[in-house]
Amino acid sequence: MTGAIDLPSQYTPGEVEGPRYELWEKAGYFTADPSRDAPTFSIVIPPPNVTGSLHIGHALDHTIMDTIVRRRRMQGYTTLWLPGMDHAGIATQNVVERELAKEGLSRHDLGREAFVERVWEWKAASGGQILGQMRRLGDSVDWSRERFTMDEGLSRAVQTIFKRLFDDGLIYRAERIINWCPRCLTALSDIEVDHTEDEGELVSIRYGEGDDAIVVATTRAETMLGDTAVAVHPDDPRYTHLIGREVELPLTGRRIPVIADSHVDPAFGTGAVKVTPAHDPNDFDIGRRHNLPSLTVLDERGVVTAHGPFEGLDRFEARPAVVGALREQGRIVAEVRPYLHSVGHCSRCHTTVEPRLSLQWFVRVAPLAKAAGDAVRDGRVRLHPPEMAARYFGWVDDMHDWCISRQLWWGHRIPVFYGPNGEVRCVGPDEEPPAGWRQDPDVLDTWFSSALWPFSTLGWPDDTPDLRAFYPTSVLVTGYDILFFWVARMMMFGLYAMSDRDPDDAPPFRVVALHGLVRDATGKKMSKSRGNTVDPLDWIERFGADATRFTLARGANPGSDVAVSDEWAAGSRNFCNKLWNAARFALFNGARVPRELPGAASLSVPDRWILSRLSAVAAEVDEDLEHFEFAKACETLYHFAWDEFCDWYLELAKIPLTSAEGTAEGPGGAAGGAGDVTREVLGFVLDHLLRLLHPVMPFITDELWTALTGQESVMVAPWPRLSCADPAAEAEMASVMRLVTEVRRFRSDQGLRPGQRVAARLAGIEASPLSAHAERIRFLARLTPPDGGFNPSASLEAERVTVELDTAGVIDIDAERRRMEKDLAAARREAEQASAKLANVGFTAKAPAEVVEKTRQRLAAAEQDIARLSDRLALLAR
RNA sequence: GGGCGGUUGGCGCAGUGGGAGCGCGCUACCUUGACACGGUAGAGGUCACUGGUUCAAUCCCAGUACCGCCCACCA
Repeated sequence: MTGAIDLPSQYTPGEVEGPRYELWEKAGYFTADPSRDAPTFSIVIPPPNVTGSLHIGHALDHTIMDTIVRRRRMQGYTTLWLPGMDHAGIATQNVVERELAKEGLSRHDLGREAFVERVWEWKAASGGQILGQMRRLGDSVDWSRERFTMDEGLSRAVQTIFKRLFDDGLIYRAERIINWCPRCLTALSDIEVDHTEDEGELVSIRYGEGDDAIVVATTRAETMLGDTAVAVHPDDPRYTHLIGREVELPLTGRRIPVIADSHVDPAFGTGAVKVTPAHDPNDFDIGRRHNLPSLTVLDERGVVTAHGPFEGLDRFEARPAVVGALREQGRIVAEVRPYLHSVGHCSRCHTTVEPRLSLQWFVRVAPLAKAAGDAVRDGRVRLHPPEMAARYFGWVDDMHDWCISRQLWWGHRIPVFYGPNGEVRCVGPDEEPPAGWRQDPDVLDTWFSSALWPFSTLGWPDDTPDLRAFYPTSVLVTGYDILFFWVARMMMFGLYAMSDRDPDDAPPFRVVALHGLVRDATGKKMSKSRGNTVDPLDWIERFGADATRFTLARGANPGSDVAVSDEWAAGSRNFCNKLWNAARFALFNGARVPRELPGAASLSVPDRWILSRLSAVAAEVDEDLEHFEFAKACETLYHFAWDEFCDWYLELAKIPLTSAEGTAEGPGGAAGGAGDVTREVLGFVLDHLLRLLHPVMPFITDELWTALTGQESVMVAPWPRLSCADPAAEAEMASVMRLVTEVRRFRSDQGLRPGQRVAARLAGIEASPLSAHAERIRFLARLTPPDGGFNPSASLEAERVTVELDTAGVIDIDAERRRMEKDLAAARREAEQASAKLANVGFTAKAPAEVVEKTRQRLAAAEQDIARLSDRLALLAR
């Protein structure tokens, strides 16, 4: 019985959570031992940025993973949840550069080596805040295996796979149009570019003179300085006469050809396009098809380099300047009109991205993406929910080559060296670069190392015990928003790196479980600018980690978004409190966990009922968790715990627990009797309920479970498997509950005053099958024996209650009549519906027999109601 | 432009070919010895619209409207 009696009447998460987590960690529960003889289960965490802190999206992600992992651990699997962080190249470099800027320094003032050193210092001092916050949430990750994408081992994995790809011809260097951030001065991949609908201007400009004149439309007039052609559609009759001729490019005096290319949409604008191969990806392709020269007119900062009056102007200054100059020459035709179009911005600093021709490294993704698609197509990797596969294929089947070089200093440096005669050599992790050769200055895209995460963290390229035990990982949990960014890339690299394995064991994970985004209470996306964000740490402070987790898990329907607000969290907090008090009650009354359940003969009907329900709930919750139906599992547990266990079973348990025989020896008395059986059933149900709740609500369940059982931790208790189904007890209890509810409703409908007890004669109850429950019914419905005063009576007929009332006394006759008329109308409607249905169903053989039977019963019940209510109304009329 | 999803009580969401559910909110009553972060009883919905399949449609099919998301080299 421990100190449970001292439990306060309200649960205070703050006092429980910290110490509990420490205890778990110290006990080594989180650490996976691959040498143990048990099936394995593994998850790698999507590594959060080293610069990041825990936001509500992580909280959802982590709650789901922790729930999965805790259940598996209880099921006896050797379970690994591997934590770590991403070095987040550009984000981290920006943070440190901003810090330097405060000291009036730039990274160039420090030089590369010192700058990188400085980033490491920053990481040691202020990086990785999120790790501490994960502890607050209760994440049962294996801290002994924590990894960082810039770790020694992970760097080796990066170099190994780079070299392999390079040697296989899957990495190449080429001059291409890439997304360029003129502020960060680096290339960006497509996914590092955010597109927004921006207001621009569509300018129509006349190129050439006289018969050769042709009008083009553009939103980027300044790039015309680099035009090397005008393109029209080959079948466009308006321009066939011009194809192959040259027109003069205004402001430059250069003559450029008019070419035919089917990329041009004749219906758009004038049907003629200026072609600037060095500053537009489409134009670059057109240029390649037609062997056009590429003329770069902007530098890496977006400043005009073309000789002439515009030289030195920023791109955004150059645009109006060019348009002004054209206007002076009378080259602007029609109005310059406002034009809404999609513009790319650097996802890190929001600077408008500039398509830029430059020499970069690329991964040839076609064969890798094919394999990544096939693994899902042939079922080696299952996506959950399966509808997401369409999105996945859409991405994987049409993937551009991946630009992996970044002009940054923080990251994995590209392991390619340049020799004296323009020789190029890729150097593997265990090789020495030739003396005097110069290494490529660029680093790799952060996603390159993230893509290796499921195996680099387990020791690859070495054949380690961890890799053997935990790869492929069991499940990957993540939001559907990064299905493409990250999941597709892990698939490509995992399958490639493990291509020597059995194909079934090559993918990085067997299942991808996708969840939605967290939204506010009205379903809007959370954003700082809207001010509708929820800070999970704030919730943990105010409501507790368990309530925070429960709120998120309860909303986590597969693949769909989760709407949350303080009210939901408060509801979960209340649930925690409910559990707390249920356990407090149980412990105070001497509940204990029996070695085995008392024999069926000594169990009461409520005992059998709650055990039957518990075992059904355990099966249901297990099934739901197996299929990532977290919301359903939470609902089931919530209602079982609150509605059935607390509202009915605990109330009923008060009878034996407080009866003379039960209390004779005080709480926890060792004597036999109904009270002791109840104590054991109570202990048994609470024990199992806490185990079932533990994966979602680890802290409070452990606190209560250890108090109840005196054992070490529910974390290492076995996951429940029960078979106590008892349909007879369930049916009998259903009758009791229905009867009690009827009587309560009667009390409420009559508006009986607080202290006023209903004195009801349960006519016929002794003779009915419910006679055994008379005391329970009296207790729950708060009936007292007839005393001759105000004396309505309830009679019980075949599980249906009819309440006979004495119309004298406190009853408001008019109100009563209105209520009855209403009920009568409802009963008539019901009868009408049921008989209509019988008419439909009754004469065909197509309807299942039980449907017909049920409908008959419905009709009979409704007709009884009608008769009863009609009688009552007639009575009232007198 | 292409693809996907949604439309169920005030709000957020479940759900099923055969009597509409949950949470929060709302109403009334209740300091009943676990809990007012509580208890009891209620009110509230023609399940977006139209047509089809069926004995029977909120559920299956087609179309319409509106909303949302993702992808795309929208000059």
